[in-house]
Amino acid sequence: MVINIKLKSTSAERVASSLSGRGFKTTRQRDSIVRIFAAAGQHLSAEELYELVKKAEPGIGYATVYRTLRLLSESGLAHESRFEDGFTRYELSDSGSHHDHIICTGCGQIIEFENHEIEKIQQAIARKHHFLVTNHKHEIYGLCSSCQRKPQKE
Amino acid sequence: MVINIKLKSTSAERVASSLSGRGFKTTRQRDSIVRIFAAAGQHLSAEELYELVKKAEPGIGYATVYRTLRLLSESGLAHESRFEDGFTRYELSDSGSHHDHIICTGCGQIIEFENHEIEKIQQAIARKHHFLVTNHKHEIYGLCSSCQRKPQKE
DNA sequence: ACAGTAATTGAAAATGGTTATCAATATCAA
DNA sequence: TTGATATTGATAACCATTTTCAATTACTGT
Ligand SMILES: [Mn+2]
Ligand SMILES: [Mn+2]
Ligand SMILES: [Zn+2]
Ligand SMILES: [Zn+2]
Repeated sequence: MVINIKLKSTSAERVASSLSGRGFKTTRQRDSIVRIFAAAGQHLSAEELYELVKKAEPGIGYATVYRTLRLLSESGLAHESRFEDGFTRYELSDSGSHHDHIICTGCGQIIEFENHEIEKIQQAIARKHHFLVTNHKHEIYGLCSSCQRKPQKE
Repeated sequence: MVINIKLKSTSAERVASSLSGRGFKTTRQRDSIVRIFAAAGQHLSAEELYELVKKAEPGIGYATVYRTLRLLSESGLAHESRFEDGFTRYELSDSGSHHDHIICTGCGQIIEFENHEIEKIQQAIARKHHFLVTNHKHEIYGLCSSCQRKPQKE
């Protein structure tokens, strides 16, 4: 009888091993940042992540968080978005899956969507203009159901 | 016999009268900025417009160009976009017509497109998530036909 | 385990696009 | 023309992000 132990690697572990596989050094700071980033959910700004990491790693430097986020982004392990709130937000990239965003301008809530039909039309439009598409950004701004009920800032 | 003289008001004139109609004062600087903006074509950055205006109005201040662009934007007379080149770009708004953009990352060329089908799907997606859409941004990045042939920056 | 070397770190300064401040000047209604 | 108010230009401030640099740390080979 074979005991099948499934070793499910977490996002944090995948990212960490991917980094060391690319020749980057493993450091306590980097590990903390990646682990907390993976656990915290999506669309974090550098500042937000810095605040979270500081709890586990009080001496962490601001620059280190920025540097790590940029490193992840340039390595393709994270994806950055600039919505309309003034700073860059990051999310770990689920391999191969692209998605776009609906953003509530009332509470900041972000919903993700994928639509194959839109992507197809998009390709057709690009082709008509003889463009080779490398990436795109499709953001829908509005109010979520709960913010539609609340009074808006005057 | 009636001689029909068609008084076609230019974009610049429409914007200027719209501003004074809203109670803003008419100034030489504002007039120059609007006139040159209207004549220069689309998607200008504040810096680019400043450089153009300086030729006609050598004493113009940087802040005045920024202020006027913001004024136009807040009055709905201009529309601002933040593409991925780091600064805000403006274009005079053709009343009522929305469009999105295809941007060449090689040469900066910007092509505009409208697609009713995409807008419809977008609304359906928002409705499914109980969102009230206020605006959206759809940008396609890639290489134009001419930049596909040229060697890329390494 | 140890040394050598190159990468990484944290603090602080720098950067760069944009906005605020403020005294001087210009606009416009009365 | 006058006077209240808006606008201007120079400059400083703002603020997210990047750079700098000396000190520390991680890895490679021994
Ligand atoms: Mn997302
Ligand atoms: Mn446009
Ligand atoms: Zn909301
Ligand atoms: Zn091009």
